[in-house]
Amino acid sequence: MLKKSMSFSKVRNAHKTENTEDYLELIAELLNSKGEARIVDIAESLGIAQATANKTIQRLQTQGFVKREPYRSIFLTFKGQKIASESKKRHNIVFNFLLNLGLDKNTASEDAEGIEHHVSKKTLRKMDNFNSKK
Amino acid sequence: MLKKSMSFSKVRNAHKTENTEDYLELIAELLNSKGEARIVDIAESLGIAQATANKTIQRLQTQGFVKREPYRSIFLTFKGQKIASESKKRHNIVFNFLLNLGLDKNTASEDAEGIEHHVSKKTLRKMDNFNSKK
DNA sequence: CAGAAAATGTAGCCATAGCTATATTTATTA
DNA sequence: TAATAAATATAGCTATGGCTACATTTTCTG
Ligand SMILES: [Mn+2]
Ligand SMILES: [Mn+2]
Ligand SMILES: [Mn+2]
Ligand SMILES: [Mn+2]
Repeated sequence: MLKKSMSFSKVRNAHKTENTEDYLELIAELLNSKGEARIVDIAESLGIAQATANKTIQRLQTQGFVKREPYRSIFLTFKGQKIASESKKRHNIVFNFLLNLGLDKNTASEDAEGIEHHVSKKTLRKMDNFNSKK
Repeated sequence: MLKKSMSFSKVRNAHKTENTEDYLELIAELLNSKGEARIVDIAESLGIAQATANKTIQRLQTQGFVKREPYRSIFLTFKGQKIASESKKRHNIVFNFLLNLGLDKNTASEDAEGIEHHVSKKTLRKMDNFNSKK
């Protein structure tokens, strides 16, 4: 049996990356739907202040997930795209799983946004199987 | 349909309380199994430095979840007990649900530790039903 | 095209949760 | 019981992600 502390440290680890994942997934969506991802739209979608979005985008830029010129909209690097598409795939599996469990769209949507970051590959596979059999 | 930002703000909200929930649940376990909850054991169980555990316990104390005398072990207030027992109940439902989904104990244990904080009452009920029918 | 509005950026604040190093207190044991 | 070990506490640092207020730049519009 694994050490108890392992579970907690995995959760802490997930929390380090989840904001990044949500940002990148969202930027990809905005690029897809509107052709560009702007700070205003990111802030509005996440329900946070524009200054907060701007600061986080700065971090994502220095970490190489995102590119931008001053006062211009935001684009994903290759590294950023990869995480965005993986996150989107995972998000959809979790969302559909919750629907298949019998939940309404709103609840499935809300819960998926948090659960997605704490689902291991094994669990994701079980959810995907469950979705297929429904 | 709900606003997209609602999901994100609920997740942010969950993250404000989840460390508290894990601490209180753990303290209850330690009180139950060892008769007392000490900083060393909390730090060891969570896999963090003792100084970090001590600081968080200070916050829990000022927030009224926990009582302690200097250099002595930690006890739950009534407010703290309530959250501990609710958290434990919820944790067990999620853990058993993952087992019933077909996961091994280690994976179920690891994923439950994160997922538990992002499961609404509605979703929890669905999981509980699923457990009953298995 | 000038002025107003909108978007972006910066500064400075707060809270949380990590860490290491060190001080203090309590507990063990020789 | 005195010395040592263990546990607790404190100080000071980092990183993250919130916020408001304000500065700057871009965009819109009359
Ligand atoms: Mn999410
Ligand atoms: Mn997502
Ligand atoms: Mn947990
Ligand atoms: Mn989480």
